[in-house]
Amino acid sequence: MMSMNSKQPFSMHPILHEPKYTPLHSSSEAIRRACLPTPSLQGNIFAGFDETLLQRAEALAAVDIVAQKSHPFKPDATYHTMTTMTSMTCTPTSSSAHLHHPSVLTSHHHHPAHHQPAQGLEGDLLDHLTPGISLGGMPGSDVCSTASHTAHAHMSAINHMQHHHHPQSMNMHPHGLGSHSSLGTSGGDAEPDPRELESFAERFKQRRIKLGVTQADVGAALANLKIPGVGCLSQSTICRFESLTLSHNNMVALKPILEAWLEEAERAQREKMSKPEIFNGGDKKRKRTSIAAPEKRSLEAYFAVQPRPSSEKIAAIAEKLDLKKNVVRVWFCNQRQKQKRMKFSATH
DNA sequence: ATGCATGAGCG
DNA sequence: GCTCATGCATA
Repeated sequence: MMSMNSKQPFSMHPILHEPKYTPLHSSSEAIRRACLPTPSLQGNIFAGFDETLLQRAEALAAVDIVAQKSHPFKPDATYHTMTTMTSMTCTPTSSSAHLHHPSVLTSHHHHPAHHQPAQGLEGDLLDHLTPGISLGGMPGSDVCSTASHTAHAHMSAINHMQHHHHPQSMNMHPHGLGSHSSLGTSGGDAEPDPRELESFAERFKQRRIKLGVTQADVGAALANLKIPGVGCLSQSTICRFESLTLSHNNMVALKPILEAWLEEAERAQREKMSKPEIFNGGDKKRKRTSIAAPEKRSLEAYFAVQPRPSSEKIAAIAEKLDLKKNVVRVWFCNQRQKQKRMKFSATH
């Protein structure tokens, strides 16, 4: 056989690459990162000093990281059921094709600007690092070429998000008051209210568990809802939704969808919930790069100094840590993303 | 539950 | 190039 895929337990494959899908971009993020250390070190004039500085930064950042990484937050819920695999809501005989049409969602889009407030030392910080070196393990030792991830499924969720701000850095949009009138339980409209999302996420999890459905089941079952533009979602996403580790926009967009599923599932359950399913399949494996602790630590140190290193710096860092440049680049992207993640009600 | 990755859309 | 939504693989 070729290198096809047949992933999902069900016979659904989210291979839908539409020309364009409308992600949930939105949200005006402007003043998001408020706590960037940006140590104002200076002596980058001396090449010899750079190393010292770097080490200092690393050590400093390391300490800082350890200290704050202990438990910045913990989505930890009160429940931790094993959630066995008792999917029933999702029709085993999944149709097949799912249409996701990327329409909808046309709200404004996003972020206006990035700015590199103060980057002074990082420039030289890495400047002394082998700038034009050859690549350590490049095309040959591709760690992640083991997989044949042919395609991805990217569907967007429909939803109209309004304008909301960043709940994390400066949550100050407690929804003025009872504005919206469409607050039903299935309207499909959502309000950018963190509080509501939070409680919904929790209720959702409880009810989902009651139904004896796993997160993966939910994700797969979404396709059966036949909601235009909505296909299935992964266990990861469902998990993140429940633990509120998604961006606010994402949460808002997914809420109506999951809400719809929940109702449908509960309806189906009382009607009849005895469906044996058989699924199997599986070929295709993607290799996940694993960055070792020491390297990770260095990356964190660099990140503390400069969250947005230039391509050259990334290359330098990659070289120094003996990682592939792309791995480093992606790491920084993910780190930034994490930094921005919603996590409101931090101290509520 | 989370780390690393892909890819669309936008500068 | 980045952000953002999302996923696969894995601890």
